[in-house]
Amino acid sequence: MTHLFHPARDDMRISRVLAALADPVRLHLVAQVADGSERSCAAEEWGVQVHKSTLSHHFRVLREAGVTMTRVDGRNRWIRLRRADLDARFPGLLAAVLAALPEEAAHPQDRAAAS
Amino acid sequence: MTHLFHPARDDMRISRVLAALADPVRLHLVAQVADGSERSCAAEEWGVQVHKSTLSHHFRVLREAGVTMTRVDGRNRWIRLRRADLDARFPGLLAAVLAALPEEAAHPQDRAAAS
DNA sequence: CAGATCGTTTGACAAACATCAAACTAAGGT
DNA sequence: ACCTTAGTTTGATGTTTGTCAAACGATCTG
Repeated sequence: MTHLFHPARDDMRISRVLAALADPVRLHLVAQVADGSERSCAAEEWGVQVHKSTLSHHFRVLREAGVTMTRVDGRNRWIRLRRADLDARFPGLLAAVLAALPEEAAHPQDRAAAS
Repeated sequence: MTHLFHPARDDMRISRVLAALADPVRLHLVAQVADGSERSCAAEEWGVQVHKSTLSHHFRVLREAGVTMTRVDGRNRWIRLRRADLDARFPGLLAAVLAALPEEAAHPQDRAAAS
């Protein structure tokens, strides 16, 4: 598959972007490239304790939602934030989420709820 | 149950809030009270085609995430946005999401993905 | 109290999701 | 050619989620 799907800026859907961001692991991944840097898919580069196929899955969710851009280069893939597109399409969203991340990182991962 | 759980402002978690907002139905509900108004839980008041128990479930998710406040008054419950708390805790988040809602509403609800 | 109203809770069910492991594809390197 | 490296795809598994329906609880009204 040499063609990776990326939604056009105008095809991004807010509910989809929110769903992509509503996962602690993916939120952590986004934080790693928040500075505009690029990173390969190697698990060591992201400081996360999941299997590489799981990581691959998360990158796909982020990419298909329009949050990240995946560039193919030889046998590596380089991932970066689509900050300009996100800022144009949903002004303020990314900034608000990124601002909340340091605090989020302090918590252990939890998917459970209290009543 | 006379005590409904509402997270304190500082206990709100961004991943939880994002998860609460990452649903087309709940996004629609939030849009209805975006102007600061209060609304009872009656399905007719929200213009949504789900069973009342489903609606009750969504209100709980929103409340437990800290997005909405539910006030009990006799046999009615009045729901409103916790805008001040959200703005204080996650500045810009709500505004960014609300700004994207009119466009979101134009689309049919979809939870499925394309490859 | 009896009945109606408003909403929650519980149970059931299918779809979606996060995860891992193993198989696979593609691109280098030797 | 062969082996390694980088990442995806597929299958399996357990969890979570959205939904409805039916039962329940609580409050108001006659």
